[in-house]
Amino acid sequence: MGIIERKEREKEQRRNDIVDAAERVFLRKGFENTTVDDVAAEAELSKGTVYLYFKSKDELHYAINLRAMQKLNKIIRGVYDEKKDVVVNLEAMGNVFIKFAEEFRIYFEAILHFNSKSLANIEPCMTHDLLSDESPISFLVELIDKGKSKGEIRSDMNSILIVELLWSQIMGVLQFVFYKQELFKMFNITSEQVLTGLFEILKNGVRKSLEK
Amino acid sequence: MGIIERKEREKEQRRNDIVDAAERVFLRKGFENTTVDDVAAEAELSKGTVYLYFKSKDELHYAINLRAMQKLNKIIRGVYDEKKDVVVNLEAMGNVFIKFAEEFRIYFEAILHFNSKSLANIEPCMTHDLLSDESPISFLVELIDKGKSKGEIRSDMNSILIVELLWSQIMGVLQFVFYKQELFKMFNITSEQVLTGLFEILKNGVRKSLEK
DNA sequence: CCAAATTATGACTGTTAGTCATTTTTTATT
DNA sequence: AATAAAAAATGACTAACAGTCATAATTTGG
Repeated sequence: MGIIERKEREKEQRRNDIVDAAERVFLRKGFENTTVDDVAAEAELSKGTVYLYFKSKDELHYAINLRAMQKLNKIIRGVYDEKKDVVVNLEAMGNVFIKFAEEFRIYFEAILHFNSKSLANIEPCMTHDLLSDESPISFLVELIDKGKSKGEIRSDMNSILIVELLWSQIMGVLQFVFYKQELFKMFNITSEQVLTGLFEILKNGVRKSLEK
Repeated sequence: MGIIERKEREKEQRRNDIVDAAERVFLRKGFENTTVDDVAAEAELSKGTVYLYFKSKDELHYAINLRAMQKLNKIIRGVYDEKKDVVVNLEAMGNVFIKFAEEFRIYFEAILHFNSKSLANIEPCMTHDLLSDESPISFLVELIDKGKSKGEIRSDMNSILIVELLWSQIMGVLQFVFYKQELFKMFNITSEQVLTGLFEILKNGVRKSLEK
C-alpha cells in the first residue's frame, strides 16, 4: 500500500514547489516586498492552497531560512581541512560565509531576517534546527573543542559560548555592511577591508602589543 | 514679531508630545505591536494630526531612535575618564551600554530596530545623524585616535573602521542575546558571561598564546 | 459508478498605514 | 468687534495585505 507514501511524497513535493516559487519571487521583488498572493501566483496556486502548506507567511519565510542554513552548513563543512590549524580553518570558513552571502543574496537575506527576530515568535522548532546537524553550530563547537585540545584555542571559555560569540559578531558586522553600505562608501572603506579587519580583531584584538 | 517663533516652539512641543505618547504606548504594547492610531489616542489627537508632524510611522520610530542615540551618547561620554587607559575606557563604555540596554528597554529596541534597516529606506538624514555629535561614533573615533598616539591601540587599522567594527560586533552580540535568550538559557550561559566573553575576545582574540 | 476523504479555490474579513476634503481654530486687517 | 485669510486638526475613507472558510473539484477505495 504505497499510496500513503506516494501522497506523502507529493505533499512534500508541492511544499517544495511553493518554496521554489517563493525564492523566484523574492529574487525579483526582494524578501520584504513579496506578498503571499505573489507567491501563490508564481506557484500557479490559489492563496488558500499556500496556507494549506504553510501556517503563516513567517513559516514560508522560515522554510527559505532553513534551506539557506542547510546550504551554508554544507559550504562551511566543505572547506574544512583537518591538516590545517583550527584558526586557519575558522578563517577559511568565515571567508566562504562572505562568498555565500554575495552569491546567494536571497538566502543571506533570509538568514539576516531571522537573525533579528525573537525565537519566541517563531516556530519552537527553530531552536532545534539551530542546534541540529543541519546547522553549522554543532560542527563549529566540535572544531573549537579540537582547537582547545591542540592548544590553539584558549580553554578558559565555554566552546558553545565562543561559537555563539563568533557567530553573532560576524552576523553583526555583515548586517552592518549590508544595511549601512552608504556609510562605508562615504569613508572609502571596502567590504574586504571590513572583513579583513573583523578577522584580525577576532584573532588578535585591538591591542598594540598584539600587532603583527 | 515673536509670533512665528512661538508657533515654531509650539510645533516643536507638539512633536515632542507625540513622541512622549509613543514612548508610553511602546512601553505598554511593545515597539512592533503599536499602531499609529494607538499613538494618536494616547496623545489625544487624531491620526491625521500625527501624520501632520511625522511623514510616516517609520519617521515616528526614527524620532525615538534619535532620542535613544542621544541618551546613549550622553551616557557613553559621561563615563569617559581621561586618566585611565583608552582600552579601560572602551570597556567601561561597553558596560554602560549594556546597562543602558537593560534600563531603557524601549530605547534599546528602537536602536536594534534601526540596526536591521537599510539606510536607503530611511530618511537620508540618518547618515548625518549617525556621524554628528549627537551620536557616540565621532567621540569614539577620537578616542581610538588617542589610543593610537598613546601606543595602546594598533595603528595599522583605520580608526573609523575600528569603531564601526566594534560597534557592529557589540550590536550583533546584543541582538543575539536579546532575540535568542532561550538558546543561552538552554546551555546555562548568562548574559554576563556572554558580555565578559565578548570584551575578552575584542581585547585579546581567541588565541591560546594570548591567554592571560 | 458512487460516496467518502482529500485537496484546492477565491471571495471575504479584519487590521492598519496613509490620504484628503471638510471643519475648527488662530492670526491679521479693518 | 467683525471678518477674511491662513494654519491646524479631524476622522471618514482608500488601499494593501495577511489570514479564513464555505464551497467546489479531484482523488481514492470499495
